[in-house]
Amino acid sequence: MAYWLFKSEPDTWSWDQQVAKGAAGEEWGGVRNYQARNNMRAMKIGDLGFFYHSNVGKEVVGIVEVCAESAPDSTTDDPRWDCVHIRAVRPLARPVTLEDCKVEPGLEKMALVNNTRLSVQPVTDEEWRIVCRMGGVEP
DNA sequence: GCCAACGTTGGC
DNA sequence: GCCAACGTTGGC
Repeated sequence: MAYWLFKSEPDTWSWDQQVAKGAAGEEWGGVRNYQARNNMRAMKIGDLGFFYHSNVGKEVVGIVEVCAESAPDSTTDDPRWDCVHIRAVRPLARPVTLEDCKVEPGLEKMALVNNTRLSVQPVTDEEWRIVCRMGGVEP
């Protein structure tokens, strides 16, 4: 079981919209970055991820689950790009902001802090536990 | 709205 | 294969 982090600008695709898709989930399409794509290719069904609002909020707001493994991205005909599907699992009791992560011991190496432009990131087991604790939810 | 960081493209 | 130009992301 691996952990991940998905970034989205809430003006484009928000947590509320993700929740509205329910258990069926939604294609995480539109990613045009090789590193992000490779991360999605490494995902398995049942992997969990944080849902992060970039630009507006700048905070982790919920937990999602991978519900379909990487497949061609329907938003393009370019065969280079594929993506997974994710579904909302539960919101954090308390959103965890980027600022919180920057000052939290143990999160210094988190991609969210160091590699701000990567839109789909791996999260370590330890980082997962820390952010869940900060967010007031069970890991 | 600005700009730094970074990724991609294309000329050579 | 190098690198300058350009476009995009995302924090501030």
